[in-house]
Amino acid sequence: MAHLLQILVPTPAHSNLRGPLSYTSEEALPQGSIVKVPLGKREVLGVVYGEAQVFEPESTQAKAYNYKPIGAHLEGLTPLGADWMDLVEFTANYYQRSMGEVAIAALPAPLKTLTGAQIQKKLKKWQAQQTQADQADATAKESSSNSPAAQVHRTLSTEQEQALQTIQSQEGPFLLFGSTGSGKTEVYLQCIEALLDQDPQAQVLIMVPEINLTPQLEQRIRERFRRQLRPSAFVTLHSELTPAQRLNAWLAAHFDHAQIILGTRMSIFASIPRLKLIVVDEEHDASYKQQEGARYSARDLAVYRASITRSKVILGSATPSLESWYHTLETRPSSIEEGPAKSKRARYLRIDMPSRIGDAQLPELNRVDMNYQPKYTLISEPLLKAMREKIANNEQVLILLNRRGYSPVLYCSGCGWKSQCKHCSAFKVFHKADRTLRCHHCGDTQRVPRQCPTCANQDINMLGLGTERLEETLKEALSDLSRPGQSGVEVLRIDADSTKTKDSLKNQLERVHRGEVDVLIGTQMIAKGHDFRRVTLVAALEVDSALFSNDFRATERLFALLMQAAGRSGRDANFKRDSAPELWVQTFNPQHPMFQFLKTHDFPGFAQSQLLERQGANMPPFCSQALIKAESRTQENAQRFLNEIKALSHQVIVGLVERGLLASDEDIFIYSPIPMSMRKVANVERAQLLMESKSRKHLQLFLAELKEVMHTSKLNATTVQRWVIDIDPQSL
DNA sequence: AGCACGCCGACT
DNA sequence: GTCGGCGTGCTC
Repeated sequence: MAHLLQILVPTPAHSNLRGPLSYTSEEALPQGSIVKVPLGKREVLGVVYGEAQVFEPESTQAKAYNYKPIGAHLEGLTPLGADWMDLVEFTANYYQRSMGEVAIAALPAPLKTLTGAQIQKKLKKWQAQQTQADQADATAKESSSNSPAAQVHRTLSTEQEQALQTIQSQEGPFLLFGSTGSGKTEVYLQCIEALLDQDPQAQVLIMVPEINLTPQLEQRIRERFRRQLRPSAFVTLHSELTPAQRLNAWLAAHFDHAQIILGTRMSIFASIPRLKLIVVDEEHDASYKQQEGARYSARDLAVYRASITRSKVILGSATPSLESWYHTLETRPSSIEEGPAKSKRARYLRIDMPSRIGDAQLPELNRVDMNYQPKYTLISEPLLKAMREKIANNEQVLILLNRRGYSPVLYCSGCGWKSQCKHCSAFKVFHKADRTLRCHHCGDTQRVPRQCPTCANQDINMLGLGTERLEETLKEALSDLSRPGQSGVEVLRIDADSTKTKDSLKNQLERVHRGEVDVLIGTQMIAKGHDFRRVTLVAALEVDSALFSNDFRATERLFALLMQAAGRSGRDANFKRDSAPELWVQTFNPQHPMFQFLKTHDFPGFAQSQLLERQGANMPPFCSQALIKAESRTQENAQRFLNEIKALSHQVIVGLVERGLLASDEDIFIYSPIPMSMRKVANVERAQLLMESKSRKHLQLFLAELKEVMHTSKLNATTVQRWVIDIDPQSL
């Protein structure tokens, strides 16, 4: 008997084919079955959605559509679970994409590119390998059981012990708020250990912002569970794997051979049938937000996935996102319009681990008021002096400067010419190493001019400081210094320019770890994750722009960065040093309230002050936002398109109010189109339209309706090259 | 999104 | 006379 199947196929949300498509099939395949289906001239991957219906060829539907039969059924793959389907559906609805797009994007590439027959072959091979691995595992286990019981008893701090107990006895979600060095990782590992003891079949997902920044975590997990798990029970899942590796890891999770899956944001969509625990490490990190396609937040989806699978979820951070922090407040400040604060039960359970392990100290903050330094000072005297002391003491110094190149702008004092990029609303950056002017946005590169291009003035000035120049300046300023047992002072710069070649980042980091480097200069990439044990001084330069940015999250991000950077220093409690660790900041605004909280390492205080500010200005997390971004040849066209959307939005809102779906037309607020902060990139003008609502539900309802109306109405989208919708944008 | 069809400019 | 630009339209 023939059946009709609903199949999710990779079609975008704004095409005519949004929902699942129907195909005929002899077999009534269950939901989650993976198939190949014809779509136009090509064959695409599809996932069966819902229950099969009996096919009635005489029905009007069947006559209208002339349903095609499915192609290959990938029988070797067990169907994807109901919870996976639920996650896909939720994601598609919440982020305004089609289910098919989300579902297929979540599956490993070889399933898409290979033919059905090729996949079946690969699966057979994989299964054979798996049997081999099992045998290898068995022998490994045997030999390890012969060796003396190496059950290491790790002593936990009281805080860690309590954290563990709370996680085991409560439901969560948990926000593990632990300062750097407080041993959060150990808590995760103990949770996993206990879970696997209790349920040897359980699967765990651990998410990290970027896998290459935490190679030591991978090692640590592998070592740790060597005895408890088969060696092949640990896999990593991230975008740097080859397609074949990714397929293997995906299959391992899908067939529940893999019990610990360590991955980046994409791993939230892995098929993990026996999922029992999700850990989101550094939950505040911006890389959890996908920036193309369905712009999902893997952290938010982790919380959702945990709720539908009844798994526990631990969000960990020393500087949680204000959203997560807000969810831990017992009585969340309610909006001003709503009147007095209502008492609400906290959504997340917060677990505090304020102490650092051992006697590792938190650094002391030193602010250098650049208003009192000579004009154009790059590195102030007091900072330089402090650095020299540390180096002479055989300690390491880390300097953060978030700007690559030698000088961010060239400037002619004669006519006022600046090194503006012709294609972008940005300046070209002077790179001394290869004597070029480079645009960091479109990549356009030219030789650095010997004289001013407009007035031929020979006297071209450099404005501002980049990492290259900092490196040069410091090498010079420290050239007279030598440290015990070494010849000169070793200064190393790590940024995107110095790490272009394969393994160069790894090699440079190893040099730092081996202690060959006295001064490490770098962009944000060195602030994350790395454990530089002998660092006792961390300095951040040029931080002021973040304090007065148009993006209301800039201060939050800077605070997190500085706290994280501070955490790099003084980590090694055993390292004998004569002086306390120090955090230095050069700023023109030393009075900024943020520094008060930084000085006392007071994240709760900072969060509280930020939340009050956000509440007063009615910003997230006190409202939900969506951003529509448009790209066009001209700014005018981009904005015209967004203005059409704005007009359409008002119609939609009125309609929703009339239908009683929205309480009032003030439920949703539509701003006016404005140029994006990077207004032009590679000759493309960009504009954005912000929409917000007190109610996340209402905003979602509105957006779904707007999408529908945009689809049916003839929106003049031809003047616009591209447009995207970003739900919960993390930068404005 | 792909991929086709389809109608107007510079090349063998 | 053909190759190829990307505008419009369709895919169960």
